Amino acid sequence: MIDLRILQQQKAQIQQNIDNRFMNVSVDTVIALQEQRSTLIQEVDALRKQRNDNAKKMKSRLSTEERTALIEEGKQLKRDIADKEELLRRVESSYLTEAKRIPNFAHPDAPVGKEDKDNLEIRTWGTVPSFSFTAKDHVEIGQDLDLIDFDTAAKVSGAKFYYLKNAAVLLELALERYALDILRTHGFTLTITPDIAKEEVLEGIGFNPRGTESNIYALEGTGTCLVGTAEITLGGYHADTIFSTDQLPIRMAGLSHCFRKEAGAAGQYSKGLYRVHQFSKVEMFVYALPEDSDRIHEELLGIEEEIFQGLQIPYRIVDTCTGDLGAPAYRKFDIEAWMPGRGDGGAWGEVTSTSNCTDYQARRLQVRFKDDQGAIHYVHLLNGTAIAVSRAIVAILENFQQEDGSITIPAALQPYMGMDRITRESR
RNA sequence: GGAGAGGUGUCCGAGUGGUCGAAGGAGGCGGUCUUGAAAACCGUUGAAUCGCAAGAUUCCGGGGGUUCGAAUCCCCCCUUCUCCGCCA
Repeated sequence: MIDLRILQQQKAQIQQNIDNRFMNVSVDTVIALQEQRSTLIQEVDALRKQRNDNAKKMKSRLSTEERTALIEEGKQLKRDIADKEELLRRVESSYLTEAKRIPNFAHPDAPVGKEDKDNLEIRTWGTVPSFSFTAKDHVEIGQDLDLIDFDTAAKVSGAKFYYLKNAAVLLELALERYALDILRTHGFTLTITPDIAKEEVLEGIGFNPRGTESNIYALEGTGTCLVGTAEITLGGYHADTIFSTDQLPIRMAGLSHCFRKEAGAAGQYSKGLYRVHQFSKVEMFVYALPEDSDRIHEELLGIEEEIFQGLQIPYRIVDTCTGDLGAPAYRKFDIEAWMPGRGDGGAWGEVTSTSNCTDYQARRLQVRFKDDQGAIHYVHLLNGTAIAVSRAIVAILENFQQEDGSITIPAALQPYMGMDRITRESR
């Protein structure tokens, strides 16, 4: 949520930002509700004051008539307050519902555009491999080497699930450990998080836990959901906290499963492991002072690059356009790895994403800090993918495939894998 | 899952339905004293909302209820601890 106290003064700017993001929210509507709410609060407060004053009068010794009169007055006040409060509740509720839909501001340098083709390529790294044979996609490779079994998973769990088998299991664990070791050198506190979180935490981070368009699995009757990312549990970790400046920044890394409904996502760009209902991910999360957040955002991107450079996977970086940012993000950088089996003859596919959400999530989660003057402000929250394992596996299998059908393992992973090559025999 | 005991401010901890945003400690901050420090003493020390402001309202795990008035009484839920059961 943005700071609602600036709605009136910065109305035009906020509405412009909403339009740049191609969202449908009316600032005027929110302001009208805000004014109604303010009036009602003043009225309720005035009535409550009358009630308190009335009650105070009865602390002393009184005649029966006086006391009876006061009690009658108190009863009437009680009814008036209840009525007014009910009205306030309704206005407040629609005010917040509407206000929460206002997206975060966007970084002035974020490209303005509607969809992912408007994203701005910042740089590329590595060399896109050229094969002297016909490259296979990871689905075919996974089948040939008996590494991934989609068919059995479809029978047991449904479409878009998978069994990892044989060396693919070791590959998953190797990637997790590889990423965690790098994060440790960057001062991150390592965690393995719960895979379930309460709806209020989901909402604080900016996810919509309910509704048909939601990408989140809700657990019926529990008020909880399967997490779509450890960003949720890492952001909830310090909810309702007031830090001192010397405690910040706090860098946390979380390994979790991620569950996503992905309703309606189909087509060749979503095939195989690329878009699935469950995968493992190591996520970075930082609680930062506002003045540090842009710098730390670059830092997170740097760590993501370090991880993919270590894996020797060619990639490009894009600066995400306003229409593709998502409500909480102020700025977002994606790493898109080269995937030779994607599309027709290979394509870039998103493997990481790092966002600076400034104070947007912190306001809902009540994560604050006290500055040296004793004033309280919201912290800035940032997140970034260290490794989304399923997509990293796509990139590795497709980029390191050999003519004989085997897969070479990037040097950085070999110690974790205990092998330098996956073959039909050594799987 | 069953039985019992708790959940109060930064922390510990008291609290009779009205005088309680809340005793008393500890810690923090400021001051007196001191060459400096410690000790002692004095003062101060939560957050949110509405309001131009003065100020007002709200918050004692969360949510309901009783009452003119609730930290205090009742109900539900969450959570922590102890014991029993079950279990990887």
